[in-house]
Amino acid sequence: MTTKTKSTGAGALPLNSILSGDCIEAMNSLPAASVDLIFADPPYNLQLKGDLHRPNNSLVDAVDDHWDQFDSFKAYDTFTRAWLKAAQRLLKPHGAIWVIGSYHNIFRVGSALQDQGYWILNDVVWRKSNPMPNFRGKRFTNAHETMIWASKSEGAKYTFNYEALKALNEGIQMRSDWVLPICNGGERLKDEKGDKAHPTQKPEALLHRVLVAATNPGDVVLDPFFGTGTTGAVAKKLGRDFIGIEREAAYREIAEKRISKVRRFDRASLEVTQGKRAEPRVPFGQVVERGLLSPGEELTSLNGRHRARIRADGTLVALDTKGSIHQVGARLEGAPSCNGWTYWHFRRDGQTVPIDLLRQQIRAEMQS
Amino acid sequence: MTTKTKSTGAGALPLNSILSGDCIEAMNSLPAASVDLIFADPPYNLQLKGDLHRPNNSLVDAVDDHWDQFDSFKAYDTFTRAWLKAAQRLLKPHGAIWVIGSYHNIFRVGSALQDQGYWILNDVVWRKSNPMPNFRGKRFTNAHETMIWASKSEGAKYTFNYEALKALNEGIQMRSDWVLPICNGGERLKDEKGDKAHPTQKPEALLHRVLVAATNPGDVVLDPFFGTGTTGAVAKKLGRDFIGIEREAAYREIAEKRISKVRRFDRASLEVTQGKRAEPRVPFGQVVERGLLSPGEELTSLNGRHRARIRADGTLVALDTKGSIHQVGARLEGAPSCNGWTYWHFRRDGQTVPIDLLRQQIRAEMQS
DNA sequence: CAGCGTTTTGAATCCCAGG
DNA sequence: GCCTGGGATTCAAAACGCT
Repeated sequence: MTTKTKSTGAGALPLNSILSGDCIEAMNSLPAASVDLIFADPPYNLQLKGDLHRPNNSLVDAVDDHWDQFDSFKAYDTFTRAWLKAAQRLLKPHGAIWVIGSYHNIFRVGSALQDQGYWILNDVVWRKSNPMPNFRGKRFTNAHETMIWASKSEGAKYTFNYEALKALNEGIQMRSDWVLPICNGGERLKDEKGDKAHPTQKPEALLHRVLVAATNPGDVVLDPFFGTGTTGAVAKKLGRDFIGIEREAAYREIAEKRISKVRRFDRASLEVTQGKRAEPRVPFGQVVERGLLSPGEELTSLNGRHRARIRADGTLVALDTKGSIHQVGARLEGAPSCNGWTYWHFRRDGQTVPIDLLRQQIRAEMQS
Repeated sequence: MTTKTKSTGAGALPLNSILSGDCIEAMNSLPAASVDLIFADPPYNLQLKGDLHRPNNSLVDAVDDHWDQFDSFKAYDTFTRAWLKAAQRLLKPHGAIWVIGSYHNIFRVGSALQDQGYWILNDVVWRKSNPMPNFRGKRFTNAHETMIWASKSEGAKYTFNYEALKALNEGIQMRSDWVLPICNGGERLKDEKGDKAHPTQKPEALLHRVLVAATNPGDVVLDPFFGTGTTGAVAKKLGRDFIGIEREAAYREIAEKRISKVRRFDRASLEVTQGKRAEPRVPFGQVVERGLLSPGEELTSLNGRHRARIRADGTLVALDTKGSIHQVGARLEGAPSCNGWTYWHFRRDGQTVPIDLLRQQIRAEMQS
């Protein structure tokens, strides 16, 4: 693994390495506003009572590790708010955070995020295709976990590769529920005895989707509960820089070895489908300027109920209102907003077609 | 709609009717420990248009106010904790609550539930098969809502018709993620102008699954945010009694009319698959008493590796252990537990059959 | 090796009636 | 309340093992 540093105003950033020790202290040792994305898989605070056996009498290997033990919700909240505060300081103004959890802890995390001024963008449900069943038949199969995606503050800009996710989802807008298998098979790391190296290793596919959605190549991704380093492995594959923090030396060692074997995807496959947002912006005035439509021509609304006349400056005039194609459409419809490109239509060859056709024509011309 | 009352120690219960006014006051007017299930679809818009009071009880004038974020969460929490407390008082000791919400409010609700001593049993994700797309392409399609299912307190018994839900799911235990379409089409209530009568009408299919899972016929279901009465309509169909609380007269009126048209399913179709736990217990001693097996006869284990001899009191003796059919089986297998009924076999007509066959025979006789 | 049946395992707040 | 003990309870995928 090549460790590089990025110098910032406040100090150097230990890129592509794993810090040891308490995650709050480690985060506080790093310069403020230096990280693009934080992915956090904190302890869930499972409050398991006795043993649980499967119907065949085998014992379920539960998460009873010391790091998941808290005395009370209050203790868990204190811990949560402390690390979330340190995380918030680290984020660049346009940075974002993802936190994963279950019903045991996610409500505490979500409330803390909101209280501390983070702005929730989505909650995303990981629907497990192969969850552990409920063995006693007393509840529903616990078949999902919840991730919260939040920007650093209300109104902050954030990275979202909409079109890339849409492409990942076969051309349909990506939903807030993702179906992915749990991590097992060859991907699941084992110790010398052949037992799982970490009780809660996350699948790389999950991190892949998160990082493709919410970062760009070259971004810095921090994981304060690094574990066996899934975040780092996927970040490296995707050409993102990572910083891991992990308390347990055993996990750090496994993660180091794991990530050193990872090879970065080639640059071409990292290029992500470009969204319409990245396409050149075309003012309606250009349509008029180019003579694709002429001042004085009449447009009709999608529903045929409204008409407006084009003016030379690319604005529209309707019965008692005037303004941009979007503004006039919105006012006529009594709607808060309106996409004028698809709302307004004109006649061509006896057909009624949206003016967006003309924008596409312009963009095609701009490409060549 | 036939309104009946159930008298309790503390007063009468206005069954199958809709109470007006503030839900907290209305709940406090009802007798404690009188309700089996509460289904709540609270407002989640943080600009609550007068529903909210600040901690000092001053009314929040929302719409045009610039809302300080902290103030708004605090006010929402105050409101949430107040109605949850009133709800908890109403629940019978073995009662339970379901609350539905989105990421705007569900973390507040979940934390409040935990803080007030409710015990979360599952979070259930309603995955919408036909969600509203995200028009701006800035986030993931908000394709789900979250329900929290909680018992009144830790360790409390609760109703869960496991087998019925498993049957609903084609023989596989029901998961925590439910795929259901949003409410539209003929089910969606419209006003005179043809607009939707209520902004967040829930699909009856959702309530159907909740009530089948968590109540039995004759149970009392309370909905403190009744709206257009989906909970009441489904409760009536399913032969449960309901109590609705709704402050808006217009919604009450629509709900009354809606529910009056609903017909209860016939009693037979309300019956639901029962688990084996519901069957009467039969001590193995009865098998011996009735002469279906005799003292001295030998039983063999399921895997054929172990043998035991029956004693007159219905206990077994094996090589170096004695006790109940379950205890001896468990010890011989070195297992934490063992179902002796399916473990031990005897010979009949040249076949090796489990002694459970004899229990079934006794149960059949008990029926007639 | 292919094919097929058996065993293993995964973030789990997992029983309850009767004495 | 507490303690005892009967006896009910699992899905999907990978790994393993046998023919």
